Amino acid sequence: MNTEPILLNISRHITLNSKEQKQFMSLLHTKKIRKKQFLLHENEVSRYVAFVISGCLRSYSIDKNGFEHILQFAPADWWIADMYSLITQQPGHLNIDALEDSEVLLLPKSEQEKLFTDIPKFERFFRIITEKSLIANQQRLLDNMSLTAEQRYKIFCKSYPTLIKSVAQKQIASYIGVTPEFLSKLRSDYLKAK
Amino acid sequence: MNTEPILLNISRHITLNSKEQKQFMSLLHTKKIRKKQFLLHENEVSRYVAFVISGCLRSYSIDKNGFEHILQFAPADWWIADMYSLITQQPGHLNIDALEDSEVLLLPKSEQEKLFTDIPKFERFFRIITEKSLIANQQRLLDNMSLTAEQRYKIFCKSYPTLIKSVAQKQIASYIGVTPEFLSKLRSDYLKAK
DNA sequence: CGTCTATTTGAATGTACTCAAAAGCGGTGG
DNA sequence: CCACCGCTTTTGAGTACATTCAAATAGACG
Repeated sequence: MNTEPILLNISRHITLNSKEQKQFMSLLHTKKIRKKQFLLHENEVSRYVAFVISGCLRSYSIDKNGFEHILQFAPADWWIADMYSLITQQPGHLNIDALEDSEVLLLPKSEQEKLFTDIPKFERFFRIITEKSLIANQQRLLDNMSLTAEQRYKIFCKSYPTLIKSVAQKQIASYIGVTPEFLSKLRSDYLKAK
Repeated sequence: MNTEPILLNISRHITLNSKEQKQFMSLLHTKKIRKKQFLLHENEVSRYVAFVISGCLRSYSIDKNGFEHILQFAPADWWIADMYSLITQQPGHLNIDALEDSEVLLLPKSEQEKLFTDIPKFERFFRIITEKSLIANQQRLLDNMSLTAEQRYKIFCKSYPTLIKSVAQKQIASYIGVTPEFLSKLRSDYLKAK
């Protein structure tokens, strides 16, 4: 498995010397996750933050009626975790599984904490990517409150053109917050309009 | 103005010695904001993160139809900012104004950045509160996707019992994502059911 | 192939919105 | 201190966006 992508990812926000790079890499576990296999089940305590090397994962919750609601897609070069469970070390409400055969690098929470102290640059790195997640999440929340399903779908298409091609429509419906049937109707209306 | 609350707030996550406390306090500006006055307008570049000493602020966006959507309430002891604008230093989409006469402490972004380098504990502090914001935001997003307006209102009442009493119903409607008229109906149905 | 799941299509329904008007409430000035 | 003004809240009727349930079709995978 080519593990360099994670160093490239990190280098977007902080600069590591080669010793720090080696130290960091030594903390990671590699893992292959086949399609439909789980990295985390709800009610488990999350012990890792994951970086996706290849494939695509998703995090989602299941409501009282059994419907899935996708919080995040994580294709290659993305980080994914159940932040609530990881930080509180309480059982979480999220599931994380693979939408296709995938390879991930796992950073244990305990090692992450040591990193923050040993190499403060890592605290900076995770601060920055957490800030970016927060900004994206806030925008998505406002979009959910102010836009119609059709507008949210169009924004999704623009924002994630790659995912549109590789991810089932059902999954996209679950991300933008509509039923698969309704997304199907939106799309057929949209095509007719042209 | 009593400025100790901010030190108490910070001490929940990091420990500062008295020199660090003084250094930090020297960076802050105090500001009084009367009800309906703005701390930040949309299309401005945000230069401060604010901590609320007294009163209550809110951040919100205005959609194409002129409707407000509240992203955050910030009563005493809360931090508030337009994270997008603050971090990117681009014009933002959020307004921040006061729901009642308020007092805030402002930390300039430039000083915050210096703090991160000079006293890495502050980088830790802001990492932690950003993580907490992210977790709360993710839960709110999932709630918006999976719950009815009535369920969201009940959760709001439980989560923010103080705000229910001090904030106009219209503002709460705008936070949970319904029209004021509909929230009024929800509440009257709820009372009748008893 | 055959099976399982995803997608499409349609009809009936429901949750929440729009528009309108009345009632309530709070602040301000005379 | 009362009267008025503006804004919030309530109430109602009609509407719209999105869901539910059902069934048909299409696609993916072994």
